[in-house]
Amino acid sequence: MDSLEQRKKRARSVLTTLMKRTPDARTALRHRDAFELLIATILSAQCTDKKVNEVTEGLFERYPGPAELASADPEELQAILRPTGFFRQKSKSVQATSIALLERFGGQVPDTMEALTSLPGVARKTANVVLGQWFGKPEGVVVDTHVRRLSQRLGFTEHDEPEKIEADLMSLFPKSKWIPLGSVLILHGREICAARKPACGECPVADRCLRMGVS
DNA sequence: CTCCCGATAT
DNA sequence: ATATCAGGAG
Repeated sequence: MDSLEQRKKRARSVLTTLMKRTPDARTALRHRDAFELLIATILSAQCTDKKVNEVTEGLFERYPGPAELASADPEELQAILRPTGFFRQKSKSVQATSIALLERFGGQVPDTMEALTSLPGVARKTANVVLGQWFGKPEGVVVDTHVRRLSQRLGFTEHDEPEKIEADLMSLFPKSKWIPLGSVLILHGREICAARKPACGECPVADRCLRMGVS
């Protein structure tokens, strides 16, 4: 049986190879400050980052900050967010989070997991994005649909629940790698290891993939 | 567990 | 036609 140390070594070699291809991987969500990143990440649920960027451009022009978003007309806000899907839920989350920022955090985005996940529409994944990509203070690993899929294909986890996958990744990788780990897996998942049609011929870690030989 | 939900690729 | 896209709440 593989020991934990062996699995760590193997996992870290995979990340090293992937980082060699995309050393500058980071969020593709367009943002100028923590607030814009937080809102963009809330909107990114089950939606491509490309579509989110198209929407946030107009969104932040119309509502530059939490104060403007907090007092926005719900129907007008929904119309702007519609292309991202789940637009009623997202409108509520975005507006309620803006109000919570004003009422409880002086209009500033907090920099702890506990505070971030207390915001409506913000759970561990969104909090991890903001903590890692803006504050550089990771308290965990971003686990989205790409990270889940690649973690399974690359043998980093056997679980299906994001919380358990995150725990596995946190035990396999040192904290110093948690930020690039999420960014690199997501970029690799988008560009090469796609859900439907993975380009295994172009994959630098195909030799270390559990999926090797499958379709 | 179900529901939220539009846009795009296959 | 269907799967998938930087998930979260009830």
